[in-house]
Amino acid sequence: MACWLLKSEPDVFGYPDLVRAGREAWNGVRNYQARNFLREMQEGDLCLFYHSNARPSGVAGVARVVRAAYPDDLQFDPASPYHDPRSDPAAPRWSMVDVEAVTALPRLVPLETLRALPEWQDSPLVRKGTRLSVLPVTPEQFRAAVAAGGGVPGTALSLNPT
DNA sequence: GCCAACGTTGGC
DNA sequence: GCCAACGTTGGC
Repeated sequence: MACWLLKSEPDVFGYPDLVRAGREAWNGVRNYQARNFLREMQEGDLCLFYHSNARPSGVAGVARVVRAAYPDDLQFDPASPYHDPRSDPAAPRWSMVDVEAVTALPRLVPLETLRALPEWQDSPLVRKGTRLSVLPVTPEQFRAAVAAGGGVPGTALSLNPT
């Protein structure tokens, strides 16, 4: 099983919104590198749900991939800000996955905390200038983040992502 | 709101 | 294929 990090602006769609929705299509990703990661995701993969552009920014919860990549519907919707008139319906340019809420972390893990974790030193997330909205994390990074957020062994928070 | 960093676009 | 201009991201 692989692990990922998904960024979302909580003012637009935060972890509580995912909890409310239960399940959500992760659409609107319009960056090729991020899209390629979406396409690698498998059903059952776990994701850290990261609040960006927040005070503070950080990991708010855990989500799970419940449907592997399929064409992003918004690319063909002229009314959507994510509409891409150059995307060919026969070979859609953009993909999305479906995710569901697993659990909120007892404590948000601020970016500053992630920066201080040894496991996270090599992550693109903590590198200056990285704007990827979907990125892979190692099982060690996943566990360290969950632990920093107060994840408790024996619960869903200790899911062993290996 | 500022601004650094980066990706994309389009003229040539 | 180069590269300047532009738009966007996202921390602060």
